Amino acid sequence: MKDSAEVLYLENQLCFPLYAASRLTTKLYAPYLKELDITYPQYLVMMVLWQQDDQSVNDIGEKLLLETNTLTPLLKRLEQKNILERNRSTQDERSVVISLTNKGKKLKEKALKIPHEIANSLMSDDLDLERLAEFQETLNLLVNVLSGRDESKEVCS
Amino acid sequence: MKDSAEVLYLENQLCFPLYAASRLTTKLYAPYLKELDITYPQYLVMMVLWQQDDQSVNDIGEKLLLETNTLTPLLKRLEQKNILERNRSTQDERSVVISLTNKGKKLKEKALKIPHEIANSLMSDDLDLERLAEFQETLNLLVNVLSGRDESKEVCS
DNA sequence: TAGTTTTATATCGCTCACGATTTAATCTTA
DNA sequence: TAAGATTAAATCGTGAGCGATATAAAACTA
Repeated sequence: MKDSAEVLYLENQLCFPLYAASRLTTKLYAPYLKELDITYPQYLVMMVLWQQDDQSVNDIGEKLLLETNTLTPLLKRLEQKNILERNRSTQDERSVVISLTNKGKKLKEKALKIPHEIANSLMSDDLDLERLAEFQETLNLLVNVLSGRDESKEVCS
Repeated sequence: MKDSAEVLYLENQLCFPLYAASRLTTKLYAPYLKELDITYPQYLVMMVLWQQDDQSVNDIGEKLLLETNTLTPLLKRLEQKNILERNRSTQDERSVVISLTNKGKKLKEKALKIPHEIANSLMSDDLDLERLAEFQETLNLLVNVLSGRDESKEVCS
């Protein structure tokens, strides 16, 4: 018979490997991002801006599920590196519009090779492309459920 | 034809949802852990100690994949809460043995209900038990690959 | 056994993450 | 249009994470 405390064993938990995998993948990016002189959270912000320039702090926050108390100082650091600019919107003085500088736009070229390198690092005998694809799908479902933006529920409202 | 920059889109990445899911699950634990007056990383340390008491900082670090520069201050905080004790080993004066206090041992009873509550929160129409089980398996594989403790490779060495 | 290397922990500095609160601009509505 | 509510950023304080380095004990080795 099983010990009821087994639910508290690390290896029976879902959230610990999630936490560990997140930290380890961030470390995996580190050497590539060091060449761009940015951190992983900064890289996420850059990906949002490379896809669409001139977004407000809130726009970026909604995509990354981050609040302004995290983003504001992070964006200031990127501003100091001359990678982006922060300007109050003229339409709505409450908003701050984030825009890439030329330096920030050029970084995209360097970044283009990173996803492929990372994908290669993740691949192994036990983790093939198919398994990773399904994993990613479940992961996205999980994020949707946890962030309360589960679309399967929204259509019912 | 696809834009080659699509690899840099957030929704095509594996690591962003990993990062987001990890932060979101930590938030999911917050209200339960608030009752125990500990944080999520502190809860992980407690799980390691509930499973086996009297471990060195390194022992704990190996299980959680954390370095002493993270653990030392975290353990000091738990010591201040009278949840555990830190004592230099008499056998090896370099080691610090971490031992639960009575208060720390008692916390386990309160914590026992948490995993079930969390599992319920994660479950949804699209995320059933079976899918979560396979997800957890892949996640563990991923952690093993990333942490370099992939056993499928170790047996070949 | 003296000198070197390794190991365990701690310290430092920086960045992130986030709950709580503040400030200022905009919107609502009576 | 004045008063209250809402919204967008920013600020503050605390607790992680982690690269780099320091310190001291133990293990190794010539």
